[in-house]
Amino acid sequence: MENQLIKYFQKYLDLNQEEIEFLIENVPIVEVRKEEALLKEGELSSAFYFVITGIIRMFYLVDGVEKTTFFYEENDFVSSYESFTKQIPSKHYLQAVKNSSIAVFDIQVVAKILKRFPRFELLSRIVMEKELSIYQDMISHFVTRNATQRYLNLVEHKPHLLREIPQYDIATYLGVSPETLSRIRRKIKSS
Amino acid sequence: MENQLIKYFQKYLDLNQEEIEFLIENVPIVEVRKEEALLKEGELSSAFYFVITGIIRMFYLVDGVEKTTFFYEENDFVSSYESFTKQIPSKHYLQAVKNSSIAVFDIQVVAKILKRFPRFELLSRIVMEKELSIYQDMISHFVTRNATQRYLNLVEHKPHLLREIPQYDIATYLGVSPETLSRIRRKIKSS
DNA sequence: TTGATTTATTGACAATCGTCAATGAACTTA
DNA sequence: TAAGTTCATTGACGATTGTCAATAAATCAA
Repeated sequence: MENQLIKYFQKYLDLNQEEIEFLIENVPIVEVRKEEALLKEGELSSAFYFVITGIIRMFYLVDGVEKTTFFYEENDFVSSYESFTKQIPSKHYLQAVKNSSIAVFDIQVVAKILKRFPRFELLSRIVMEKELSIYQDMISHFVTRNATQRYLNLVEHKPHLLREIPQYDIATYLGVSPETLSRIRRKIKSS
Repeated sequence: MENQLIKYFQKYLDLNQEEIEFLIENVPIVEVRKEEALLKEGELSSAFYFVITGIIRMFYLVDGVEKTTFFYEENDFVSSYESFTKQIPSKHYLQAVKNSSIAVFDIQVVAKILKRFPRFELLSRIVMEKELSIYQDMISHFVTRNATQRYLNLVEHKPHLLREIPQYDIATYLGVSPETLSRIRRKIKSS
């Protein structure tokens, strides 16, 4: 399992033995059970994560209702950037949708990695560029498409999420209520 | 004007003379007139930008209507990440809201900078972390707040944008029609 | 300053969406 | 299997929003 992370990194950088060993020693893999939290509102984020298997959901708690903003899957990096980089209390929760295997990059470890192996900066740049591209796309979807179109986009590009995640979480992720999503689905079927 | 970019970088990295000269020589400052485009839909993004003065608007063209997704201001980096990093046609436009002074980081120049001064990777990481934090926040606003709340947030945090930008662009940025924003404003006044 | 153009507001109406409550379906657990 | 729990669907209704058209206000250019 560990080497899935290494494998991912190797796509962009030819790691040497020293680097690989350092990663294996300093980046633990933890098993997170369904519903378990990696980060809660108000906590300082002390790490970012890499999803080896499973799904991590990011959400906000608004008036007692969980509003999902993102699903992180296999080979995705997960971070509450504001809390992690500024070391301020997190506004969101990170929670496992199902039992997941997660690589934990502690903030101290990250500093050590970057100090000892500066070329890892390249990796973080690549990872972040990817993420920025995804977020820009996501924001554009909110501004340019209605809920039905956003749902159809999900059906087309991430059908597995629809199988693994309760519909009420998909609904808030699309920015609508669960009832509205249910009606959107009915309308699509009948057309 | 050039040294505003240098000054920004100096906040994070103590640049030496060689680095400063390299930047001055290789990162031109261009004057962009109001309404002028830095990037159009369908084009390959060959550069990213740094706003020295002015405002750059990012938008999509949907059924003939411009849907704004972002306003970049002084000291902001501007990039269509997908087009720039993957070198594929851009989905969005980048256009000056008013006459602006823009530093242009050509893709070739960026490669040269990073090769010659690897510690600039650190800078790109810091810039991107900031941006990711902003985008995460923005997505959360779409999911957790209604249009009125998003408008009030703008009034509180970016009042200058409301003075400089036509209301119909603010409207699509908030994800509503210009008429709806007008009514939101009336409602707020009367309360 | 005046006229032309652009931008913002308002009204009317239809479409969409959120909320609350009830029902039905699916999944758990004993 | 049966009962309990969670999740998805549906109906009713009110609130919000989009659209189209008209008007008012603001901006720009001659």
